[in-house]
Amino acid sequence: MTPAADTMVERPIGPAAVDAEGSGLSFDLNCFLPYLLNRAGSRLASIFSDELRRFGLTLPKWRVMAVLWHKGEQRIIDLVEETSIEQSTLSRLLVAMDGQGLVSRTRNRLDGRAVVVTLSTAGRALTDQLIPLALRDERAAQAGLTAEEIRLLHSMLRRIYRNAAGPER
Amino acid sequence: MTPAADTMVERPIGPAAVDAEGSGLSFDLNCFLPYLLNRAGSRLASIFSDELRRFGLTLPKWRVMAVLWHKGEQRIIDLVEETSIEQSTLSRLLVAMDGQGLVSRTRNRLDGRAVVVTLSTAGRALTDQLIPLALRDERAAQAGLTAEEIRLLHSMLRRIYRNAAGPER
DNA sequence: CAAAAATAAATGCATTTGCATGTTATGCAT
DNA sequence: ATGCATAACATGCAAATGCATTTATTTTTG
Repeated sequence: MTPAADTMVERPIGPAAVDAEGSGLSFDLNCFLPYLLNRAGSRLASIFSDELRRFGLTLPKWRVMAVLWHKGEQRIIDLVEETSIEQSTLSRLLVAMDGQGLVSRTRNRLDGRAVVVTLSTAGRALTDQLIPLALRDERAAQAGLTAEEIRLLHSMLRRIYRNAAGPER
Repeated sequence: MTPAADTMVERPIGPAAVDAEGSGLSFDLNCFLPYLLNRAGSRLASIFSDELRRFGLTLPKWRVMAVLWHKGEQRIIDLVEETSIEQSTLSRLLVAMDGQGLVSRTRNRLDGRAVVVTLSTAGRALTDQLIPLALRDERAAQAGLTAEEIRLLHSMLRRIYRNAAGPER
């Protein structure tokens, strides 16, 4: 329908676009929380991911290590919850990490179904090395924010996480 | 004023874990911005992803559509920036979306290297349908936050995005 | 203007991912 | 106990992803 300008550069045209059909639909990505959230998260992830590469690690592996470092040995299903990594993906990731000597997997005595994942000594040592780098990147990302703002930010992110129901849906 | 706190953040909450090996390393995931950011982002993504499935869409496809809806036709390289999707992945994703009739790809007249991606009429109509759902989920996620807090949150997320340098590094 | 450097996409290929399903081990009700 | 529903993982397999490289097209240089 749009006359000329097929692949032309309609640049200046207004943002906060309004639907042509007359529904008056308004949608500004720059004010859309999921967008802002993922954009910021992706960048942070990308940066640290680059640093991890020379340690023979990937972001998912680091996430697993960080959780185990912080919370101690966990069942795979718990790690799924903590890391947001899909179960089958995590299952195989852990086999690889076990092969790398980063973690060990043992069948739970009390519940024969569960596998308990533990950070190995080497894994812990490596995590000890990585944490300072992670914290440095975090500080860089937070530059310009006051301690009070950062606290509020954390609080809001936790709140959003809770609002987005976990189990059901 | 700051007590002997190296990389500490001293949240009111929990006594951030302390390494047993005596390194004194402290690291609390629950106060680690990248973790909180990705955790919240993953959940929101997961929720909307489920809704998208019955439209034959995926999250990456929705992101492309949302950007095109909001900013108009874009080159692939620009979409890489806007969506945080890797270039080769995006290249192939767009072929698929073209096949679905969601977008059209045309060689740029002014620069023979670039491909200009445009949201098709059908793609726009579908996006019009999706936007209300996306906004509904966003509102649900923000429940309990004041308008002022949300504004600050957006501002901080944009700041973090900028702090995490884009191209160089 | 020719050659070199840089851009924008597309492609090859190995790896990772995710959904559906299979396997084994518990929990529960009868 | 026995049988059935569930829970925790593992696996098969197709699709998605990412890195390195290639191809085509500007831009920049000498």
